[in-house]
Amino acid sequence: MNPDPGATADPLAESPHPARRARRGSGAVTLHAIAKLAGVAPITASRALNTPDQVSAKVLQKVTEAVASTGYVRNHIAGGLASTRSRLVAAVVPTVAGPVFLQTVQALTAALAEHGYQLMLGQSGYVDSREDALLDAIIGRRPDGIVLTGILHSPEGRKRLLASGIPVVETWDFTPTPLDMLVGFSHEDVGRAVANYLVALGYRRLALVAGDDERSTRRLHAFQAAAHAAGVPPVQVVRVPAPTTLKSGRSALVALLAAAPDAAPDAVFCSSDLLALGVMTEAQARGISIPTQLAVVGFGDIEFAADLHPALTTVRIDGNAIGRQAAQFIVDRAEGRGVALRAVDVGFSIVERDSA
Amino acid sequence: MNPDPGATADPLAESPHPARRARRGSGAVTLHAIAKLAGVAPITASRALNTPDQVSAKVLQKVTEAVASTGYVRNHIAGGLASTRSRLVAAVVPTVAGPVFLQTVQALTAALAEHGYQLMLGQSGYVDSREDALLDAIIGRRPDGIVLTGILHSPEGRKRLLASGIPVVETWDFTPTPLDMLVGFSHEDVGRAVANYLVALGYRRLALVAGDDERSTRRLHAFQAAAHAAGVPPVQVVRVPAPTTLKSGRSALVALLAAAPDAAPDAVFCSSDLLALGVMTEAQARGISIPTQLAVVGFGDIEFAADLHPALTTVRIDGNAIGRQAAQFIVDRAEGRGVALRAVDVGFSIVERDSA
DNA sequence: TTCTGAAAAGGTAGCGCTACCATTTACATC
DNA sequence: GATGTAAATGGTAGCGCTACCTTTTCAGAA
Repeated sequence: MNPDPGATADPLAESPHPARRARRGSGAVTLHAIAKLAGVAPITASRALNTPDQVSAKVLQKVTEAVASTGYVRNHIAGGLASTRSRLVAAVVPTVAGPVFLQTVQALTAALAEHGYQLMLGQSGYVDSREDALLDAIIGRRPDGIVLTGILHSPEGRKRLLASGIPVVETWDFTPTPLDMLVGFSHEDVGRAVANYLVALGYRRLALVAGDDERSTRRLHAFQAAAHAAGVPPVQVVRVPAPTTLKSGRSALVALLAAAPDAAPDAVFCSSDLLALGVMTEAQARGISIPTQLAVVGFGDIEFAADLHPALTTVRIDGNAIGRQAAQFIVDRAEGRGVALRAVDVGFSIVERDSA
Repeated sequence: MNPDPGATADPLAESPHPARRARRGSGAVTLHAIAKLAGVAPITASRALNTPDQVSAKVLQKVTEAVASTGYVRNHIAGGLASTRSRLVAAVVPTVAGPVFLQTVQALTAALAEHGYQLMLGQSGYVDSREDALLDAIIGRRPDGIVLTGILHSPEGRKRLLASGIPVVETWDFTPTPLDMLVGFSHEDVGRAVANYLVALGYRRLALVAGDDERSTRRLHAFQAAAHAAGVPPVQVVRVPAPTTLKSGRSALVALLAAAPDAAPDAVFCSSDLLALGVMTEAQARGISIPTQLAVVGFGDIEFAADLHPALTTVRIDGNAIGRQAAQFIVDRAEGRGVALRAVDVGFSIVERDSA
């Protein structure tokens, strides 16, 4: 550590009796030390900590005391190697900076913690290139499960995941071809439902502001199809780059207004609440009244959607439920319990408030 | 070495000497297999992967080929046990659901990934009780570093952390008594600066809406002191529970207005941008014009602050820089490089926009 | 050629824990 | 008391990797 021996002794006899220093290990208290202190075998101490009901009260107490007196903290790294169970779960999100998956990550973290698992976070970004490296980094840690939020782009990545044999839960979507387990909802259904909802309210000149990611695109297509089926004029569409922002919401409305000065839309479905807030902000800045002149529907039911003025009508996804269910899937698998059903549709709901 | 003679000899003698099935291990490709394939010793294969420049080009190529052909992924759990370096870094946040620390977590995750480290996420919640359990869970994974965002409540927890010997970076604050390393800024300075800024703009009836967490309190006190020093009337204060929300911002403004119907404040400093958005929303709903009738200053410079209407004047903290610097500190420590300075003040700035 | 010394490769021995069995003890039953 | 069964405990042997050291290789120098 300190390269300079300091003001101590004779620089000649630096090492009194030679070599063989064997500086290894962390120096921390080990389970063996606990066992010795408690007067039991290491394996018994291990059981006292992991499966206390398999151990006599006397032993349990002695071990507990030894732990308390030494401040021992078990080494999960070693335990994980021996048991091939790391009690680590990886979550992959495009980015934590966006508000979309936060609830899911939070619920996931909390639910896993309750079962003694810890979450590892990986950001795939919106570029494919880093994804493979990320996957390697994750698999290298031998997590007991992987939760994917947002799409996994590369087929190569899918192959590696499958080959690793690690349980995988895909979330926030409902594909017919899941990798392994699945917790989500149908984006097509959302698009359809919102279109029908707006048409039922009497809106005719529908518009759509959508991020350029794959899920938004699927909502978009379903929305268009449903609108068409309802006999409404073609839907005006503005695409914005993902991740979506308030700013792109504002410019989207500008674009919408500029594109059809004669026939401005009377309702717009935004692919995120932030986008919707942007549209509302721009509308307010231009004196466009909501919902009288323009109805706005968001997606996500962000925490503050209900408290906006006007309160935002939006599509609510229960991100908490997704996180909890994903955790349940993985814990069940890890504990060797068979998972009866491997796909859960958490559905969605249109929360009717004041903006549409 | 290999208990099973392979496809070579006599199929009769399937198990030359009996039982001993030892069904253990993951069954995945190991480094030993790679080494055998490449025709080198395991330790050499290890070097080829970890320190490629210590190995001849020929060996490197053979190992690389073996890895590619088998789909080998190194086992960091085993490596971590042997080297006492897990290449895991833990981050503790009150909750990931709030927008405050997200940028920091994102930058941290990204910066760590570049160096081959992975982030473990822990949520301390806003209750002390779970903190100790969380700390145990974290220390048990033997991370190479711990990044704390938001305060660590219990003294017991501080003691455990210290005892673990794991490098710790505290962030988003600048205390005179850091646990270990520190990246942040002075909340007192922020409070002072904003008060002086508002007074300089000519506002006299100052108000403050603050979360009931410790940092907000320190900003509050400094704000009050500076306002007092500037000879301005006493600051009207509304406390709201942490985590702060848009909704509490709205009710805070209601409370502010009700408390002094005769002398409504002309400027309000909010302890988060979300709170500020709430105040602005309520003001808009009541036809109070911003900043003419009421100036609003936020804290955090949330991503969309600039795009609100009116654009929000706020205090900008470089959460990215905090995350990057924290990662740097920890990586430096982990690689054995001495960290010259152990505390970095990233400062803050008041971003003047239209709301004040 | 022999010697030198660095670079490259290998051997050995764990890291701290738990799976897998074998053994011992406790206690009810015959 | 002998016996059987279950509960509690212990011994052994790794999990897959790397630290630490020794040995080999192979330039270039003497």
